[in-house]
Amino acid sequence: MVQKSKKPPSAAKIEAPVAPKRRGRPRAYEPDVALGKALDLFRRDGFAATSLDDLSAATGMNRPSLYGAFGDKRELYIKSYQRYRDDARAAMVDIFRADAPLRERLERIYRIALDIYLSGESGPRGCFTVMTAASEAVSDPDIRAMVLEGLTELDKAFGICFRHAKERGELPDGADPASLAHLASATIHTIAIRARARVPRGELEAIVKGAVDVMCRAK
Amino acid sequence: MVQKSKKPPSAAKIEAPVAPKRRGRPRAYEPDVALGKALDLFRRDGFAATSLDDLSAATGMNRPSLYGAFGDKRELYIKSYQRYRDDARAAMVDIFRADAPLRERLERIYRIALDIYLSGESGPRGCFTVMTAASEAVSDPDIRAMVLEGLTELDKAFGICFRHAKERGELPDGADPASLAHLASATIHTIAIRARARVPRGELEAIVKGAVDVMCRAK
DNA sequence: ACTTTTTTGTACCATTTCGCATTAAATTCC
DNA sequence: GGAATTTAATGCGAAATGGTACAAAAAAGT
Repeated sequence: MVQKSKKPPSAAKIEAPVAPKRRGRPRAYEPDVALGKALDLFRRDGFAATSLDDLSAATGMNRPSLYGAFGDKRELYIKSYQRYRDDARAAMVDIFRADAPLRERLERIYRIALDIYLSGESGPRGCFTVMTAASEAVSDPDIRAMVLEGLTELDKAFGICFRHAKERGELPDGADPASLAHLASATIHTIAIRARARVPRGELEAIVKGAVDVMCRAK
Repeated sequence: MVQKSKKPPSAAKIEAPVAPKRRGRPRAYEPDVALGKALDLFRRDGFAATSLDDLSAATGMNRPSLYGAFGDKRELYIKSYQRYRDDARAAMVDIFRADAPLRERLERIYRIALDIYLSGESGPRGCFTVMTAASEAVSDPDIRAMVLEGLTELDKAFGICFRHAKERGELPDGADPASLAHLASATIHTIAIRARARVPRGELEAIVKGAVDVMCRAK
């Protein structure tokens, strides 16, 4: 397998420290940006509707190079999804860790989520997990495992938020952090779906605001 | 267009009243059950991954018959989705109309939803809207319109529920029916997604229970 | 300069895909 | 029984698909 000077899989902004001194013909592409392009395509069209020709055109790599660098189509899909999850996690982890009031933390999380779901030149891109990975999850055990992992990861992160808030007295005693966490995740999911149907950002923000209100005052 | 004695598009259980007296060779299939099979396939695999051969095999109709009866692949997809929505609406409309306490109505709705999402021989089938239609919605305006319609229809139905409950004093004065409706829809959506990842029914029911608790006690 | 190594680029193959043209079958009307 | 009409069945064809073989190219090592 070709796996030598593997750069950090996500960030993609670190200059090659010195001369990598690779032996053969140098690559005409940067694996990280290529994977980003592939990710965009898969996210927009799903697995089946994205052809290797599309991927080749978008990444600038011809098919044999694609194959050599990332494996076959399914492997490329999985790597794209992995990359997506890494990026999404990186964008949210600071906020989840931050020591701020519950409402503020939720608002910031949802703002990030909306940014992720609504960006994209050819329309809103939605959430990879919700839109295409969940569809593949029925038939593909590996993808299913990743989806499950992503779902529970989000549940847990929200769960910590709410438990923390409850300890601080920001929530009434009767509040159940686990249920609230599921509702918070559900709000993420509903937003992802609606974004895909081109519901404008303002409406999505209104939905978020209403949900946050309920979750913060929850008894 | 071939559109003469169009039977009721959904129910499919009404015996042909008398002799329909069709002129040529009789059909070897029943359009309604064939559409049901097509629906199953599209729902499981999505638009792109479902081939006309698959559809032909599942419906028992060969391709030209399929084409003649339902139009091309996209039209068949749209008709399948329409059928799905009709069925889902039919399964829920009674409960939405029923005059029962809020909690009971919600519980019944979610039970139906779980039945729909979890049935299927080759794994849980999830929700057509959430799983495949929302993906097509970005690029296909017609499908997008249907998805939007479905989303707002559900929001509205839940909205009526909560407004009704509030009038009856089942909810505190500060409760906002619209926000609660969005949360109720979001719970539908999160369940559909998790079902697709094969989360067992027990867990989904627990999530529903927690959500219903929050929504019923909501201030 | 020559070999080695790694990547690129072209071309190809087998298969699948969608859609349709054409022929054969089954039924009603005359 | 024969014409008309509607459907079924076979199969074709052009295009697209995923994947790969093979030679040319570009770099480093010797």
